[in-house]
Amino acid sequence: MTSTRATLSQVAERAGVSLASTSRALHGAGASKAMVERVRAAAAELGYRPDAVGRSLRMKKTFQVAFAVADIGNPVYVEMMRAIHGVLAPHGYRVVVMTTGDTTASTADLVRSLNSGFVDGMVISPLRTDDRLIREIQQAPVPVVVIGRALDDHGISSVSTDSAGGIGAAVRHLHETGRRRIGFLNGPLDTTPGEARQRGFDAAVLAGACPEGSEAVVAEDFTVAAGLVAARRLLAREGLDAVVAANDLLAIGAIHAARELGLAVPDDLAVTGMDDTEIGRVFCPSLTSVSLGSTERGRAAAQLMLRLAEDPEQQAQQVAVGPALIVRESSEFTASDRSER
Amino acid sequence: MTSTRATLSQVAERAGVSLASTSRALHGAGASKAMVERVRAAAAELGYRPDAVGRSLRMKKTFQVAFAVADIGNPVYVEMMRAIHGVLAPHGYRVVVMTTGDTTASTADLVRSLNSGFVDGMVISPLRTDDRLIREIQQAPVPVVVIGRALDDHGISSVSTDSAGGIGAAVRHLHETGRRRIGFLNGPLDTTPGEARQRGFDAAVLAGACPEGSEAVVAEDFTVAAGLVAARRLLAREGLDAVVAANDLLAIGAIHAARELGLAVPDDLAVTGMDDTEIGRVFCPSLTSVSLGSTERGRAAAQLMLRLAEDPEQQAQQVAVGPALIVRESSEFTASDRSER
DNA sequence: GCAGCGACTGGAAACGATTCCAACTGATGG
DNA sequence: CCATCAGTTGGAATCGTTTCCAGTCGCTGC
Repeated sequence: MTSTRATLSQVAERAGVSLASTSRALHGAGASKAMVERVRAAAAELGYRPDAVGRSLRMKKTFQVAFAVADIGNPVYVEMMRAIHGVLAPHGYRVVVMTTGDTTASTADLVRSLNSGFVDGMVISPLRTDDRLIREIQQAPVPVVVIGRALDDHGISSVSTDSAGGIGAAVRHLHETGRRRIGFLNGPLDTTPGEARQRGFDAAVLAGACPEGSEAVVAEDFTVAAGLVAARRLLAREGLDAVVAANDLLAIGAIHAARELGLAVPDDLAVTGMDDTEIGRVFCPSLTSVSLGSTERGRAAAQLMLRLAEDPEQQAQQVAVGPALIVRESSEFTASDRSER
Repeated sequence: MTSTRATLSQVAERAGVSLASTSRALHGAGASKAMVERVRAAAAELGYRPDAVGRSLRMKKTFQVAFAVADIGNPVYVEMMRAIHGVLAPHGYRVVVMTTGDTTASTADLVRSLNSGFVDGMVISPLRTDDRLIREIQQAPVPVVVIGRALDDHGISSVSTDSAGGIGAAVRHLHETGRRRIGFLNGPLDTTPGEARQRGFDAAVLAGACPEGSEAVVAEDFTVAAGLVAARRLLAREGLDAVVAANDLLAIGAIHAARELGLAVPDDLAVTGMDDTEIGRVFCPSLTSVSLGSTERGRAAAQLMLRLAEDPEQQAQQVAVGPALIVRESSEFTASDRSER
């Protein structure tokens, strides 16, 4: 459990050469063949591995990147993290997970903590944004990439998606497949996604995608439990034949609420989600969902980060990932189903 | 995007005192009231934050702990990670996520990489174990806590659970509720969980929990897709009235296969899973599952780690977390259901 | 009045690596 | 035969922090 690590000077001593030569020999440049061989041998005998901390101090580079979100258990963030790790690890970067906390203040504090210099950059997906947070990001001593909201105007690198447009696509899909009265089940409006999705729904309604009216409720949280509670309220309204939920978990809550009322999904009620999560894919019925490309966004953010970390003079850059509607059972119906109504 | 960070010597200069005093004043011990005030003021003016790397080098402590698993997207590991982060973060430790790769060789390499000294310890949950891996863990320069298999005899700290016993509990539950012919849907047998769960099933059968016989198949992986494929094979056997799956994802695959055959769950076929994941809890029907206490195991591992990190002389220690059967819809049936058969 | 003591302070040495710079080695070319 | 030069090498500085070790200062108690 406790072997002791060899240092570079021990390798140097064993090889009988100077510290400087040892470093060069191991690192590659500017050493004779004989020297390299000799040092390599000594290093191997001692089982030498360079110390990450010493090296970081000297090189002013930690080879670590932080990934910060409100809740590392959220499937969407998990997917992003996996993608980010997948991109960064092969380049020798480690990923440090951090939580932003619920408020913009705690998020801003987290960004400020970058002043401790423990990472070369941070990928962050804040639930909410405010001026102080933006300022902290701009003043951060290392590059920060924001996932979730386009911040081009502030000179901040970001990876965004069009979740408003995604909701619009879901509403149009329901309209086109014959649904007439659509309910919207959203999460908290004071979050970036909640606000955008509401905007998307309102726009779709204005555009006439709900000929026979619409209803909207707001759940306390983006979870199944909160979705169930809010969906009960929503389904109490008369004549809804479809529910657009702001994410997959809320959609599943809605399906549970529908079952309680004896409504069949999708025959009596179509339901769509958003985020295209595993949980929705395997659900029964499988869930129609708007993919916001979590994996793709994570990957894009990581690639941006990589560029910024390798070359700090890089300009801030923005990437947009488009939404994609994936139709599955929860919003399908056969012609016969429809005609029975 | 690029403000420059202040160093301790800049603070010292600004305060007009020595480096040593500055450090002491900020860190607390052995400085006069006046000194503390003076230095604090200078530090505040400069927005000083101590450099994590410099401090790590000197203190030989990184305040980082690695969490290593084969797949950071797996819900069970996500739950563990959340718990670990929850315990460690309040104590000032950062969590670095790493992947072990599929093989014991790559896992052992990862453990060996601890020689680079970038973390104060590692919590690892290897899918498979072999002698080399155990040796590497024993020789690691920092404490390692293993989640998944009791390794007391090797002087390694571990957090284990009794998944064999958990399978036994599931089988007995099905037996007691009237099921007579039980199928077992397992994952790869060359993994630690696969092996243990098979052992648990075989033992239960031997103990007479399947009066009218049993069947077992092995899926290629612990996933829904693999579970579906394997469950089709399993359900082709005659007269099964229950399936015990080695985890929740396989169980959901089994339910899909049952649906294909027109079998109702739980009326025609009871299904149980393992791990008590969110996905199983919200599934329809909600999934009876054996909880192995992922959160609890993660928390226990983190607490162990904390002790070991604070005091390297600590003895290796083992913790066992018991399984708990959580009965939900997928294995319920009413008396009437049964009598109809 | 002075020895002794305790509370503070500053200089300097770590920690482990990389890299600048000067010095040394042969070899080459004039 | 000597000046030059490329190729290597070692000494020393550096990154930012903590902490050991003297040294200073002002008090107290005799």
